[in-house]
Amino acid sequence: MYKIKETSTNYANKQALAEECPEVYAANIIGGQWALVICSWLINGKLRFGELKKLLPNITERMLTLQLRKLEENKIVKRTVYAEVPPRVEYELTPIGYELKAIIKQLESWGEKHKALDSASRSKMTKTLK
Amino acid sequence: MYKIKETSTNYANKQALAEECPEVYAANIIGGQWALVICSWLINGKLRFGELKKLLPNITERMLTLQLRKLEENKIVKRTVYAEVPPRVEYELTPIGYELKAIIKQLESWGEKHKALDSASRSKMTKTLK
DNA sequence: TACATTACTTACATTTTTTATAGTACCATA
DNA sequence: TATGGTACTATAAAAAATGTAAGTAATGTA
Repeated sequence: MYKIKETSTNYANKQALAEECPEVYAANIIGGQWALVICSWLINGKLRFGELKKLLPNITERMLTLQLRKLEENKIVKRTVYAEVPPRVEYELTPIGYELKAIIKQLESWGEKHKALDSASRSKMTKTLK
Repeated sequence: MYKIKETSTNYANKQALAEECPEVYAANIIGGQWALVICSWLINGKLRFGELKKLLPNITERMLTLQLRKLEENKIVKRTVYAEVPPRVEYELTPIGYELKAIIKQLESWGEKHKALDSASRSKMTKTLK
């Protein structure tokens, strides 16, 4: 875990922006390197820590933990611990977390579109440069 | 301007994720500290560098430049320089940039909703703790 | 008793992002 | 000749985010 410095300009700026702009507030919540992918997977149903890890082969356990904790703090995911050995912990989206579905879908289709545009312009450039 | 290190694990992870998940690809594009606010303002029409600066009182000129450059590279904004003295530079959304409008709106309303939930639960907590 | 399993934690290092501060070029006007 | 306005750069430093590597606890099974 790490602490952010509440006296920094960065912190002040983030707070101010988040207060004024709900878009930014929202973006801060879903904006870690892995947060969106985690949510995407969880949209399909609950998953255990280890299952998520397998689905995201390059994530480190530390990062997965951190992101899940942040999502939990922000009430995007719910964490359920079963008192077993070895431990079993399940993660699932909360109602408000599940409501990200529409946003994720839109981001997806916008992303696809942008990617297409981008590769189109790149191949045009290649042609031009020949 | 700053350079990212293309040999880092972080870079590799970002690339891989962006390839596989268009949501993440999209999130990377609109995901700088100030990118979304800038876009929100530009949705209402073109703005000059100095106007943007006034609208975002706490941004440094360097940050504004960096974010605009990134948005420009990603074809979200179009930059027009007028050959005058003192210089005049206008920024406006491209068509694909303008298509972020729907996403921003959704983020906004999700953000509002989340914020309401959050303050509700906090006041509940306060009551409980009394 | 030793080992495997699971979901972590901890200490530390590196990379990336953001901020701070002080310039620059250009020319019109005072 | 000095000043002012505009849109920037350059450089350094601070802060935040991510990654690396090595633990830990608990207990059922070999």
